[in-house]
Amino acid sequence: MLPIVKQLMGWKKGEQASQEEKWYEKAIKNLVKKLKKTGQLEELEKAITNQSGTTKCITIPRYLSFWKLGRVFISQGHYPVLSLDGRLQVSHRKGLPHVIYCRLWRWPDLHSHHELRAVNVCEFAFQLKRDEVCVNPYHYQRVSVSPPETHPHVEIVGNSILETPPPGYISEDWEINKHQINHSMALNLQPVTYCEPLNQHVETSHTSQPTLTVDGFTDPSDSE
Amino acid sequence: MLPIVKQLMGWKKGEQASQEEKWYEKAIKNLVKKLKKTGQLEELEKAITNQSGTTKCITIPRYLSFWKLGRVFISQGHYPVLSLDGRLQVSHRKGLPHVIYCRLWRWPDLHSHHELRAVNVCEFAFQLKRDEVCVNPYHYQRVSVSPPETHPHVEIVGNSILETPPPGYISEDWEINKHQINHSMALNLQPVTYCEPLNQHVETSHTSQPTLTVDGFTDPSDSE
DNA sequence: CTAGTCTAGACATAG
DNA sequence: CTATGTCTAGACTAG
Ligand SMILES: [Zn+2]
Ligand SMILES: [Zn+2]
Repeated sequence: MLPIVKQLMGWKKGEQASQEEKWYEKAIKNLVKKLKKTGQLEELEKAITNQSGTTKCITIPRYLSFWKLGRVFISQGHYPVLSLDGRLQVSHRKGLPHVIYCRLWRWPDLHSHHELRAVNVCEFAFQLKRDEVCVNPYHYQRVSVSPPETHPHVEIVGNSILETPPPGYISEDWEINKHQINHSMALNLQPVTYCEPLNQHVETSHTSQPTLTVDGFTDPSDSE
Repeated sequence: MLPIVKQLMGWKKGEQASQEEKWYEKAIKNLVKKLKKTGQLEELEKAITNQSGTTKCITIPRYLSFWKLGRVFISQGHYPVLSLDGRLQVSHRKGLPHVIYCRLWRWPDLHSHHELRAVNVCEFAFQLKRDEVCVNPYHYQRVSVSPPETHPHVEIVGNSILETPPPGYISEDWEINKHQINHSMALNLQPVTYCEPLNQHVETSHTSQPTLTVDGFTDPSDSE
């Protein structure tokens, strides 16, 4: 096992025993692997060992990278179903990444993401719904659950998916689609494009372009 | 548990006991679920209960449906890595689907897919590498392993991916890309399009189109 | 919404 | 190279 994992494990808050310990070790291993790729491991070590909020954002991808270019999805059912809830899975358990790592290094009794609020300097806070999520435990504050306060952060409305449709794809229909997506998804923006061909069963080849539908609405310009 | 699963389980070959039994039950459940969607369940019941090779092909998708339209892939490493080996996973075990169901209903001691050859009438034999795979156990014959014979089947060279690039996407570059794909993948056609932007690191938004590279070759027309 | 299960695809690694 | 096993995001499902 990597010494850095051992070291970071030493800063874990809460009881030192049980099955939990093993699971958190895997959670750290998972994180370390990702941060190594992006060269952010040193910043994590700095944040944890100094317990310092003056560290930079430490981010992991919110979802698989190919979603960033927009994914064409053929619905298998009657309507497109979307998950992409941002949960991380470690071993057989799922949870929101910032919650997992805040629980690990700061508040073992943390109940849910509602108890977390990002500090102002955090550019990739979970709530911002950007392509990357900050998991720096010192970029979050614990707050009491009940009152629906106004957020210090402004929601980033345009994300990279809505800003950059797949090049050349959809083209002039994009504006319509975007509105339909924004309408149907309301405030719960999901960075995915659904394009559901009418014809979805076993077909090995066809030359005509499938009719595009987004979120159940058929694009009226199918006679193009 | 569904009666049809129970019924099909009754036709299982081999020992009636042990852990295997439970796993094969799950394998049947998995298959039944898929065939219900496509209306092929009756044909399976007919094939199994009559032990008849005169039944039609019974197919399941080889891979997730969104691959059929071509997937844009952002490599996380230095080059694209491709799996898509066609294996089915049931519970925690993986195997080739036609092998699994042939073992279940015909030859419990079947060693590998090398021992299987599709009958001539089978249009979706595993070896054809089409989008759907036939899992009708009576569409396969068991053969001895050693001699490298000529196949009765001709490989289908064009598959739906190579025939239908993502509409509007890549367009005039497609011919070039297709050749590069065919060249690089030789006879081991894989129905996937790789498009690797030069710029792959954490980027939240950019307006310029990424330069396309396929299989390591940079598209020279990036100054468009 | 929250919380769980299942598995294809990604990855790792042995032969 | 093929074969085989592990891990998990996304798909699905149920309360
Ligand atoms: Zn941050
Ligand atoms: Zn067949």
